[in-house]
Amino acid sequence: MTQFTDLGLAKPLLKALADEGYTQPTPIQAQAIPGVMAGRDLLGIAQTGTGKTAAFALPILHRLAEDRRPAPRRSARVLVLSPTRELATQIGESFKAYGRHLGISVAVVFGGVKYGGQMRALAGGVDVLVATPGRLLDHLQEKSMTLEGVETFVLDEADQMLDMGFIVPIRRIVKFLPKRRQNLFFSATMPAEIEALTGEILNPNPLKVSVTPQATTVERINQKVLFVEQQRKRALLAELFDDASFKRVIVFTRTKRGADRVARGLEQVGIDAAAIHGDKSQGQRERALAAFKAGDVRALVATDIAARGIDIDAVSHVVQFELPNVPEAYVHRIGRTARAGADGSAVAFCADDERGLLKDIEKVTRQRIPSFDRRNDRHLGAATAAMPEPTRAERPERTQGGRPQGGRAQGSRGQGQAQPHRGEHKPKPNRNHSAPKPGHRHEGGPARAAEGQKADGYRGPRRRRRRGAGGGQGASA
DNA sequence: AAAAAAT
Repeated sequence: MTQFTDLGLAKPLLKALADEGYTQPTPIQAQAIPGVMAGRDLLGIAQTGTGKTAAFALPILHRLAEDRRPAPRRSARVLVLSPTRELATQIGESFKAYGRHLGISVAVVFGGVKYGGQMRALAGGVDVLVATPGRLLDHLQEKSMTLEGVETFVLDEADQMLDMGFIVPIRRIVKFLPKRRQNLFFSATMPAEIEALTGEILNPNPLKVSVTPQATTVERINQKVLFVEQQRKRALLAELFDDASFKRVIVFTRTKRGADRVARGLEQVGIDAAAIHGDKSQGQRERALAAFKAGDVRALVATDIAARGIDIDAVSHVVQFELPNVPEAYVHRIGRTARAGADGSAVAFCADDERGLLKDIEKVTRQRIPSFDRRNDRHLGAATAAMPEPTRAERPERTQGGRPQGGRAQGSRGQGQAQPHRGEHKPKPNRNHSAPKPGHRHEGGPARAAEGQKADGYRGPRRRRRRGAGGGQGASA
C-alpha cells in the first residue's frame, strides 16, 4: 500500500499529517497528488468523503513550499472556490492544519460578514484564498481584490455550483484569472453544462481521477426507512432520541421554516437542538455549528445547506425528517455520518406522499433500503387521536366524486387514507385535494380555515408574504 | 419545488 511518505511530499507536510495521525492516502489522494505536485491540471469526479480536500490541499501546499515567493498584494497565489460558506471555512481550516509547519497564510472570504476584515486580510497578499463566488466577485468588481498572480485555481463541488446558479459568476471570476495557471476541477457528477465548463477552464489533457465513494462509505452506513404519517413525524423523532445512542444527530428538513419548527419541537421535549439554514445570520450559523461540534446540543436541524461537504466528527445518526426532492441529496445527506472510519446510521422518514421520492432514491442508489411501517403506532402522537370532530363549518367541500375524504380519525390531512394500506405499496396517483377548483365560489373560506388547524398545533400561515421581485433567480421561472 | 449565494 502507498504511504504518504512515498509521495515525495515536503517534510513539514508529512509532519502535519503525522500530527493528525494520517499515514495512508485515500485512493483519490494517491492518484491525484503526484500529478498535481508536478503542475498538471486535474479533473476529479469525486464527492466529499473521499478525502478530496487533502487531495488538492497537500500537493498545492507542496508547490507553495517548494517555490517560496511573496504573495501578490490584494491577491493570492492559490484561489479555491466553494459553493457554501461552511464548506469554504472548512477548506480554509484544512489548509491551515496541513500547512501549519510551513508558515503559509490562508484567508477565507464570503458574504454575510463585513468587508473591512476581508480587505485587511488580503491587503498584503495571502498564499491561499478560499471564497464563495458572490462576495469574491463583489471584491473583484470593486477592485478591492485582484486575481492577478494566481498560480493555481480550484473549483470545488462544481455541480452544486451549477444547482445554485453560480455558473455565470464563475465564468466572470475566471475572466479575472491569468491565462497561464494550473486548474483543479472537482464535481460529483458530470451533467452537460459542467462538462462544457471543464472545457472552458481546464488546460488540454488534464489528469482524470474518478472515485465513487458509494462502495466504501455508504456501505458502512446502517440505513433504514420508517413509514410514518406526516403529522406524527415529530413524535417519532422525539421517540428516536429516547435511545442514548442518538448522541450527535443531524436532522434534515426540506425547508428552512421546517428546520426551525423541528428544532423548536425538539427543544419542547427537552432535547437540545440548533437549527442551521440559509436564512440564519452568519453568526447564528457559526454558533449552531460550533455548539453541535462541541456537543452542547444533540441535534443539528438543517436544510440541505449541510447536506454536502460538511465534515463533523462522530455524527452518530442522520435523520431525514423529509425525503429530499432530488434523489442525489439522499446520498449526500447520509454521507454526513460514518466519516473517517466511524460507524453511523441513517434513518429516513417517509410519509405516504413521499413514496414516489423513495422509489426514485432506491433507483438512483441501486439499493433497497430496509423499511419499517410505523404508521398507526398507538403510542405516538396521542394528542392527534383526541382531535375533535370538525364542526360543520370546517367540513371540507364535497368533491366531485361525492367522497368527503374519509378517514377523519387520524389527523386532518386525509392524504392517502382513502385506501386501506396493505403490506406492499401500490403507486397511487395522490391527486392534490386542496387545489382550488375553478367554479368554486367561496373565497378560500371554510376548507382553508380547517387546513390551518393542524394536529401538530400549526395555526395558520405565519409566513410573512414577501414581495417576490428583488434579486435572485426569479426570472427563470 | 427548495435551497444556497452579494446587497
